[in-house]
Amino acid sequence: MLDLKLITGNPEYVKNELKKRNTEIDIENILKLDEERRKIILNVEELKKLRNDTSKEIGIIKKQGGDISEISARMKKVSEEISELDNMLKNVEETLKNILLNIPNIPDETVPVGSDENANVLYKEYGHKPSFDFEPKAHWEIAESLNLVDFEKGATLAKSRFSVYTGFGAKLERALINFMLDVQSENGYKEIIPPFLVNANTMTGTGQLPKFEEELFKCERDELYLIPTAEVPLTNLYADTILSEEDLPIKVTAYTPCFRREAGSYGKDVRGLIRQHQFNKVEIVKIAHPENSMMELELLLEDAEKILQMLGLHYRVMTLCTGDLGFSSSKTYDIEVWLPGQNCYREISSCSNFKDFQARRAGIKFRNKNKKVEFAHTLNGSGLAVGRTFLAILENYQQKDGSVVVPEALRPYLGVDIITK
RNA sequence: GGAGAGAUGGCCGAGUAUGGUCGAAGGCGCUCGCCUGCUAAGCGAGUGUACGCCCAAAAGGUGUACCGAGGGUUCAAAUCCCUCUCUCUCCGCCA
Repeated sequence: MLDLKLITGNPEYVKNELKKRNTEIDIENILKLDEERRKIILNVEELKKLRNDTSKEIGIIKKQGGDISEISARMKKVSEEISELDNMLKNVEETLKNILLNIPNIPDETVPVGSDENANVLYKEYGHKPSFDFEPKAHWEIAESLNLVDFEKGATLAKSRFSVYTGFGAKLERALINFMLDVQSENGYKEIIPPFLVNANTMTGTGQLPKFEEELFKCERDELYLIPTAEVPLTNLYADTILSEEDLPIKVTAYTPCFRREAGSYGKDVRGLIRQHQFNKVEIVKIAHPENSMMELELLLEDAEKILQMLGLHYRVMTLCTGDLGFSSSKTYDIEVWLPGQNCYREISSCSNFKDFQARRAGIKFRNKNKKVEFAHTLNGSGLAVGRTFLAILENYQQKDGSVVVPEALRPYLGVDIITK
């Protein structure tokens, strides 16, 4: 959520910044509503003061045995007026809040301006594309021939875009989860196991609601949503909290399954593990001081990169342009891993600085040097998407004979050097 | 799922029977100052958040709201009534 005062104070600036990300907002309407809001507050608070003062007088008069019928009748009218104004205020504030909750974040000034993903800018690269003396296969072929994943059973048990990991497939997935958690723990993130179901308030805190309800699996009966990422419970761990400055940055990590409806992506990535309704992810989250959140983003990116480096996977990092930025993010780096079986790079991690956008929604604050309360900055990144790491290993470490070599760093976790039939 | 108890400031805890002078006693903690070889103890002062208004602005001042959440009664609600949520205890069921 943007600061209302920022919008009313610099309407042109906000309008232009949002235009960069293809968002038009009705500033006039916001200004009008805010003015109305303040007018009502002024009015109703004056009446409340009158009522408070008079009520005290009534108490005194009554004690002295005086007559209060006339004055209390007068106050009854005042009270009616107050409740009318209170209702008006509530309406205006609700309308305003709904508008604000649907406005995306302002891009950081270092974010390249562009309308879509084609304008994303290469930030850095690691390693090289591996060369093969045979035609590398797509991971779904490898997974099926080695009996690592049963795609049909996933569809049978649930529906399409669900799959079943079997045998060494399941073991490899678990090995990756443990490996990632260990590395991120070493990187200074405190390990957390959060709920996988959260309520609407929590979803609103990080920006999934109200705008992206369509993307979420919901348990109607219990008014709970399956988390689409551990970012949601991890960040909201600090909702409605005033932290002390010394606590910052807070660093937490969690492995969770993630659930996404993938509404509107019919026909996209239908084969393999790329786009699933349920996938595993190790997430890293930071609550940072506003003064160094940009530096923290760089460090967080490095923490995510480290996993790929240790696994010996080639990747590149893209700075997302304004038009490709997620709703809540002010700046995002996507890490894209090389997939030789598909001859392309695919996103395996997304590292973002949300600045005070989520903090304002969720009420994540800290007390600064001057003892003033200030919104903290929130950041997160995948460290990494486990399913996509799994498939990247299959495609990058496949051998001519159909087997898959296990990256060195993973061997202690898996117990074998090579996965064969 | 059944029965009961409870939810008050950073924490503990009074206030709720008899509605008004209660943003809320007292204690602890914390901050600042004093005192003191050091520490402890002691003494003094301060110590919530949000929003509005005043102020060029910071500081500050002032007003409103907030005693789990929402609604109701009343001139007036921490206090009375209703609904909900959460916590605890006991019983049942269960990984």
